[in-house]
Amino acid sequence: MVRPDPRLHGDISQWPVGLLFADRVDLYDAGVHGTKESGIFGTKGDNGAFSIVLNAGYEDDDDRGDIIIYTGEGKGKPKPGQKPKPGANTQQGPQDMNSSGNAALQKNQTERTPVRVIRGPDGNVKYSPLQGYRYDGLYYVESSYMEEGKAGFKMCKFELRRCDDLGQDPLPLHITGQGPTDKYWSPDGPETLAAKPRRNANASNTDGRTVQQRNKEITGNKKLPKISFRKVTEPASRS
DNA sequence: ACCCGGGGGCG
DNA sequence: GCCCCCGGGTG
Repeated sequence: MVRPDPRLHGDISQWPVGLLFADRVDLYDAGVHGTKESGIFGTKGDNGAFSIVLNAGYEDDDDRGDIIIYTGEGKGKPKPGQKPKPGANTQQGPQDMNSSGNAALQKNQTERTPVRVIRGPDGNVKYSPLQGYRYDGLYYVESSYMEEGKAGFKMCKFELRRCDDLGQDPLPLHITGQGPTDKYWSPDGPETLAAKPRRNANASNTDGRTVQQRNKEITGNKKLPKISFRKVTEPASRS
């Protein structure tokens, strides 16, 4: 297929809110996100970032569903060959609003440009899919500020609020990839495969339960089911 | 824990 | 060319 251009603001028209992708490569191939690993897609020179992935890449994230406190980019893990600083976290130093992706998100704020948000499986269990990456629609950047994070470094923070004036479908809350209305994207049409499962045992949890407890509630004692992806070609519904 | 990466930004 | 990155698989 021809890869849709990810360097566009707003929805990628083929892909409706709630659509699930197996992994970051599929997100990239679908044009929903423009890099295979970075969390922020968009640079200082753009009129705001195009998309972000929320997947517990930084410990200072705070996902409350319609509101997200998103950590900026920078020094999130040790360079190859370097030993990580001691402690449970991996942050290696302070962040900087001049960093390209962070500057882009500040432009989303000043220009009020919506940014696409994708949730991966490792974030707050209350709002994240159990497996795969889910397109959750458009958010505004309401504010940005510097704040000391858990590792003791100054971190870039962005307060995002889900757009409520664009006629979006509600925030998807299916998390198993098995709901009757769930749709999945596959580059090769119908097939069964495993999407990226949750792996982060330290994922934040606002319900006071452990990730293991919550996973068990959802799946019982069974292993995560493989999900049947089917190709989605219809345009996003806009009621 | 380690390694093996591709793609994108930037100089 | 070099560095960075909210990966991914393997052991």
